[in-house]
Amino acid sequence: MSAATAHGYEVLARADLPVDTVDLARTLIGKVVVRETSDGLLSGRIVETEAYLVGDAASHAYRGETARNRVLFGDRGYAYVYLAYGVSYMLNVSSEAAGVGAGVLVRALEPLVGIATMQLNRGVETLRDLARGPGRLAAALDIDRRLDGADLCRIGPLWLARDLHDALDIGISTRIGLTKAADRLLRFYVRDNRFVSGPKALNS
DNA sequence: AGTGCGATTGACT
DNA sequence: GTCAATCGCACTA
Repeated sequence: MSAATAHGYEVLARADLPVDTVDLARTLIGKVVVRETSDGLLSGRIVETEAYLVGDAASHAYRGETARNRVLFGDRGYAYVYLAYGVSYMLNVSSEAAGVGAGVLVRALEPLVGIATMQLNRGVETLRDLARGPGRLAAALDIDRRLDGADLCRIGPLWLARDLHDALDIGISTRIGLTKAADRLLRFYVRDNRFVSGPKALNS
């Protein structure tokens, strides 16, 4: 039996996702986010992620389960979407076993399919700026709280797909924009990739 | 019921 | 480089 495919993409099975949050953050680099909307198909390759661990003061799950973060406490491979600074939505992938609160923030994409629609969604033309940064990424793909809880291992409005490209040079750095636990090396990115966010010093 | 604060972004000096 | 916008949420009382 072969895995389900759509639009030329093969959906990632939950068994393909590492349970461990750091392993998942690394594994997601190079995978593809697929967004299906009434305006058509949008997709992009993940070039930057951050892990938010159990016992991590910077994690939304740190103070226990609430109505907002409940997805982080479910099984791995589901979308946790929240609004940051009252301005930007953030896309996360839940990790670890059910009952354990942790996840991976998807911080940047290399746009692949539906670039014209992403330009409209963002109000910006520049390819490099369409999904460089978590808030921009969510805006480009028209992601908001309606997609909170979406199963990313099932073909639908939002899912994860394999990518043909392998052997990416992955760098590690501190996470961006934190006031707590800011020293931990939990950010993963494709080295010297122009679609990665953050200061130059952290990207090579 | 009131308060303080961000896993950011875009505009501006 | 600096800084304000903006609002849902968690915490205090």
